[in-house]
Amino acid sequence: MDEALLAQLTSSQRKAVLHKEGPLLVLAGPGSGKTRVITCRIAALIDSGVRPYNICAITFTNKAAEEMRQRAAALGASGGAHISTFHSLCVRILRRYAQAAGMRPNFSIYDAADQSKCVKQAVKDCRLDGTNFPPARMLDAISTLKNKLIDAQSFQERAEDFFSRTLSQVYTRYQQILAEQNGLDFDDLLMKVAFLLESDSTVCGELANRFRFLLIDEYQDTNHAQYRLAKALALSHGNICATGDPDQSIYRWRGADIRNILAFEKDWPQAVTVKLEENFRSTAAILRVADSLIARNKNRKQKTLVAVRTDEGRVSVEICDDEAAEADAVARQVDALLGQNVPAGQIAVFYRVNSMSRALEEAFVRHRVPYQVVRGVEFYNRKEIRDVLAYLKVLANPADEVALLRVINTPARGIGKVTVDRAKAFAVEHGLTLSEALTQADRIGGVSGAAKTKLSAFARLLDKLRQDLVGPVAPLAERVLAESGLEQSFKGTGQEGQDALENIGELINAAAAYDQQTAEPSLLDYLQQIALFSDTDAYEATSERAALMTLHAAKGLEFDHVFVIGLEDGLLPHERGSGDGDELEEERRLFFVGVTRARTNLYLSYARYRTVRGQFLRTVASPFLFELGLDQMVQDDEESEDDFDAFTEYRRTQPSPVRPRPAAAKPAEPLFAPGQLVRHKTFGLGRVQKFADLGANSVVTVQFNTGQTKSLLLQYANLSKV
DNA sequence: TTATAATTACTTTTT
DNA sequence: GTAATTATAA
Repeated sequence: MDEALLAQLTSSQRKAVLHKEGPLLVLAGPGSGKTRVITCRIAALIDSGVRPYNICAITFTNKAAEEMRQRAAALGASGGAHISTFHSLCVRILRRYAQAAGMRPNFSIYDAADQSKCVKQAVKDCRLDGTNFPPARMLDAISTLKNKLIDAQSFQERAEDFFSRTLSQVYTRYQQILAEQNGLDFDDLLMKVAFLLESDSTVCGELANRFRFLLIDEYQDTNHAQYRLAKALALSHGNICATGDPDQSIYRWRGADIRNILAFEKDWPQAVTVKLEENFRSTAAILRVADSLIARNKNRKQKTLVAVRTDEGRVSVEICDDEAAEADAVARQVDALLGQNVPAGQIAVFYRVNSMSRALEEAFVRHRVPYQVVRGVEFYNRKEIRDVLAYLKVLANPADEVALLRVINTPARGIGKVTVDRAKAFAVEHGLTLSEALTQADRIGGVSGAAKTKLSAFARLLDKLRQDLVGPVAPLAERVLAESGLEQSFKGTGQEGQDALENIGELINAAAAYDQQTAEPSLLDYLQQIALFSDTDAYEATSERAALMTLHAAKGLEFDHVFVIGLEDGLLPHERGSGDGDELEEERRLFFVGVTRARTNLYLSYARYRTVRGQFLRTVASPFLFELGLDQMVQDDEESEDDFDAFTEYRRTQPSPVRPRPAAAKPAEPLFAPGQLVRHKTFGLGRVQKFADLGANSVVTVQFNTGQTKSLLLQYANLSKV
């Protein structure tokens, strides 16, 4: 370990780096040099004789993993250490120990869309009404169960009330469907591995022996499955280092359990805890508001952010008329910064929901400000991309029926719904997968001769494509494009088809890049990797473009100039995340994460009116704005305000004047817009679906939380808005 | 079977 | 307001 490097660290950082054996908890505030500590720790371990091969570092995203690999390599700790996400690690383990886990290694990973198809099928198979048991709700519940490591069988044993028993049926059937198709969803990856480690001492022993030093970053956002998995891996040697910040836990809705980090010392009694409270990133002005904000959370351990930087930055609040004006103000301010030679890559705009990027993009285009929307998975959600990938998935995993059904008539080759249904029935009857059924199409009953020919032809196409599956992926994708007829079908369809082909070209480029970077490229590995891509993975840090992203995607990043827009009640905090106190605290942490990404200046804004689901509505300023303690700030900043005309200071004592509504405002809004939450004396809470404005005879259709939908006469219903 | 029209559901964050 | 599913006609 480089002495000079060690000398640069603070004493607590050094303590964390040099504590090599046994459990270690690093409670690291934002901007405390946590990443540096982890990479130095890896280097120090290797330096003291630990083989890189025995080190396993777990990060939150693939992007973070890649960065850590590079940083470690820069410290001379190159190669050999396993650095990846929990999910990627699980894929590797499941491929290696497929048999022990009771599966085949060429499994498909099902994303939200695939899951939705399967759960719909499951609901149908259980003969349930899709309206009373919405697939999305079922899927959510199943995911929660899996994150708690409750499998279908043990849930069945404990399901008592009607809803649970129904859910249990769907869960069981859903798992069957996945198993038949050799498919796993995201939660399965974790659950399977956790169970495997806990039940198979041979496998667990082998892996614990391989990964003798475990480092887990962003520990505050691990869920119960990840917690159990990590514990099982580290149990024998106790070399587990967890780093994180309870104040930055923002994935509770996804099963993250903040108690994992809070109880680390109980789980590992010999644990050494190191606190990193100094902040090297942000100016004092930013840390003051961040501190003031997060102090409002009741359920937290007291911690202060200690500023190391001595220069003053600026926090400002702009109040705009509507979202277009807000976007315009942001674009103008960014443009001004670019004029002051600030690199565009040092500017970021954060928002609560993805849909808010649209207004920003329009404004940025208008002002000719270079930008990138950090939304990597969007590309993989395009129809044509999903089509090509579905072909590849069927090739790698013939049992993957979701993928097969997607491509069987894409492009249209005369295989319609009826034919597909018959083929499915035939497969079920003979205990075959759909893929296998196609190879003996001529035996399928009730299908016309012409249809049989088409099915056989399709089966032969797959067979032909499958003949040469080994090796690089890009040539394979090209063959699929040409031989499936996709290319041909896009060629006659004008601009749209042209765009689609270009996108597919991009996909092939990406595959070629994978082929080059990977020692032993294989279709299976490629598919399993891209299934785990995240939005942040698409972020190009070196880019000369301003970054636009959600607050969630902002985790782990930092910029000189940070904009957080839409500081309105119901948006940030989001209305669906302000139910109970815990949810509100998570929204506050989310905003805290956004605020603490800023190095020098922070620009906050909100719009008095915002179009929400097509409705132009008056907004209310976010309560979080009042929690920043800006009173003080306004006084501090007042003298040097001159060059800052675009951003007016927010004053708590002086409520914003109510301006007349802009001309663009729509005529009077209906009393109850669809989507409005309402309360009824007997039916309780519900959401308005339809509102027929007929004066005194207006009819409101409300879906109540009990599941039933009622049409009520407004004058008698006595509904109150919530 | 396929293309178009009509209806209906879904609108938070994501590995 | 949009996307996706479903009904209908060609």
